[in-house]
Amino acid sequence: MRYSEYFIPTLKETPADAEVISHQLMLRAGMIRKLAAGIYNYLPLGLRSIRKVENIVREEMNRAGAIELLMPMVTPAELWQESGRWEKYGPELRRIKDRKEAEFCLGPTHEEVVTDIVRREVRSYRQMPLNLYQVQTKFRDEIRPRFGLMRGREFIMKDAYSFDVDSSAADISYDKMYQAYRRIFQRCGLNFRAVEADTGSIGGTASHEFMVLAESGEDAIVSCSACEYAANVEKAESPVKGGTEHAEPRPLEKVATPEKRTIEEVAEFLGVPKAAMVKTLVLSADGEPVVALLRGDHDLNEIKLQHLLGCDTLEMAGDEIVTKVTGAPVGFAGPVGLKVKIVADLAVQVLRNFVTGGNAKDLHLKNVNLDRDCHVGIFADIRNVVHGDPCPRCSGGTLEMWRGIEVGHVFKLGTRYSEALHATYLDADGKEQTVFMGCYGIGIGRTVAAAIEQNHDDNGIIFPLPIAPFHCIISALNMKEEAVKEASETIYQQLSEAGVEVLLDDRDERPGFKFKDADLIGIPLRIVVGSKNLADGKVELKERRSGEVSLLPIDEAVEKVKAAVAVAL
RNA sequence: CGGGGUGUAGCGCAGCCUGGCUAGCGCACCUGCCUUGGGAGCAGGGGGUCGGAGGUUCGAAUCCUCUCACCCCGACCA
Repeated sequence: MRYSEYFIPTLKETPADAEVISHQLMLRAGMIRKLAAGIYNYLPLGLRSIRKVENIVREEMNRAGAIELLMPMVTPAELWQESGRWEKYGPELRRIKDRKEAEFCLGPTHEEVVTDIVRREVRSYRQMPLNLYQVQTKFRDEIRPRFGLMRGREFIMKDAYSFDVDSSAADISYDKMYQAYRRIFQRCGLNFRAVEADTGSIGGTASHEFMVLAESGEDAIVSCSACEYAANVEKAESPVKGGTEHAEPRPLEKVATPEKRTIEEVAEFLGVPKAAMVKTLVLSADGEPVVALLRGDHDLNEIKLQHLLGCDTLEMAGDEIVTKVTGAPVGFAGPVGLKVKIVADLAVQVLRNFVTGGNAKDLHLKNVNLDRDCHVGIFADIRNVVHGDPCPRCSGGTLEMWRGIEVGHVFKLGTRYSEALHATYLDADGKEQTVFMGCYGIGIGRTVAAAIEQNHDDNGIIFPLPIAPFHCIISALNMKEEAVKEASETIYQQLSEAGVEVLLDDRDERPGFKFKDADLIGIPLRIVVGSKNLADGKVELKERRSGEVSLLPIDEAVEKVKAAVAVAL
């Protein structure tokens, strides 16, 4: 490809509305352009990287026995009504009507559609295991799209669905996908962790997320310092340290705390550690008020609490509800004397003589003891783990916290969808059985963005070669000089014929300009053809990542590039 | 959806508070000269319904009302 005939609109300045580095660099490198909030044009360079990831995904999916198909982006409401998700999915599911007023939605995922295919066509246990996948554009009307391709509303996703005769067969399919995912992200050159995860709105019995480690990641994950345990904080557990404190209960004491509302303020005012306080949170579960009790230095894990309560919605209550439940303005809530359901975290269960709000303005209570002073309905793990918590799986290990970008997610679905949609088969005994399913997603665009988050420097992107839009760029410093032109063309020919993807920068620009662009768009290998070195029959080969430069005869440079590409792929 | 903010040339911004002359600057773009190893220089040039609608006023980018879009924080989510 000749740069002068190609289309790479690079930007010298950083667009103001790009927050994270991958977004900035993809814009600057001319890979993407925004069309609307969370909706992007993929320009040629960006598309090439996307295609690279897609192809790696396809190769590994095929190797793992999955079969590609393509389902429509627009899907009829009936299927979603059958599974119950037409109601359950929030406004994220973009519902649309056709000219006859018939209802459809833009596919945010395809469990319903693929299950419909299978229930129609699969009748016998002999037809399984079956794993169908597609690479499709999805649409989810995200509340707040951001970070470029990391959280778009429209995005490209590979989604696979496995169908098996029973739970243990489904486990085998799941494991195959898990292994395939490991290979995919390794081949993409990513530093990632597979972590245990919550199943969210997809539902199911078990799941792992594949997280690319990056400061800008939207998810918090933990891993054990000693064993293999790793989990999303949404899911991560930690055993309670030590036993119950055996301190003698002291008499309850009221203490005035004028205008001290937050845990920090009260702890400082009373001179007690945050861990000796209990925070009282008022929530609304499907509209019913619920109170959650947590140690002062801990945070509520809403997902754990939601699972525990079995409710569809859970949100922090507004000021009016707090006032109604506690009889006090926000900031002075406590468990003593409350009439509503109270859930306390396990770490609270072992506390004695702690500080809480007094359910009256400017009042807190000291020496509160749960069994004596209030009625807790349930004790359960409802908090987020914190750095340094003990590992739930091994003795001695402690949990470390990281930020991660979720690029892949695998689920064991069980029979949730197959039951709702009646996907059944006849077993060897001629008995009707329900199909066991799994589903497996990879965000393609997000994977490219995550790779850039992990691979860049001040000058721009540093693409891992397997997903780079081009393997090699030839910077011809002055195409007007016959010798430079000739040598550049020769190198271009030889590399292209060898299957190396080459971009020949034949533009009439100054050298510095070409170098800056080459660095920005992140091509892993660069050959510089300049008249001075060419006089000695040599060209310069520079590796983008290491910055390593070598002066070589033309033939040798070509051979080195060929070899480097062969090794990396 | 709640809170905050921004819309002025392709991009980045100034001007707005305190209304007034032809609406500016840098980059980019076009022409010419010059230059060619890290985003050069000189000269000339093109490009704006100041997001949109309405209002106040002799006069609106500037003040008021409504509206749209986008961004940030929060809740939400593979």
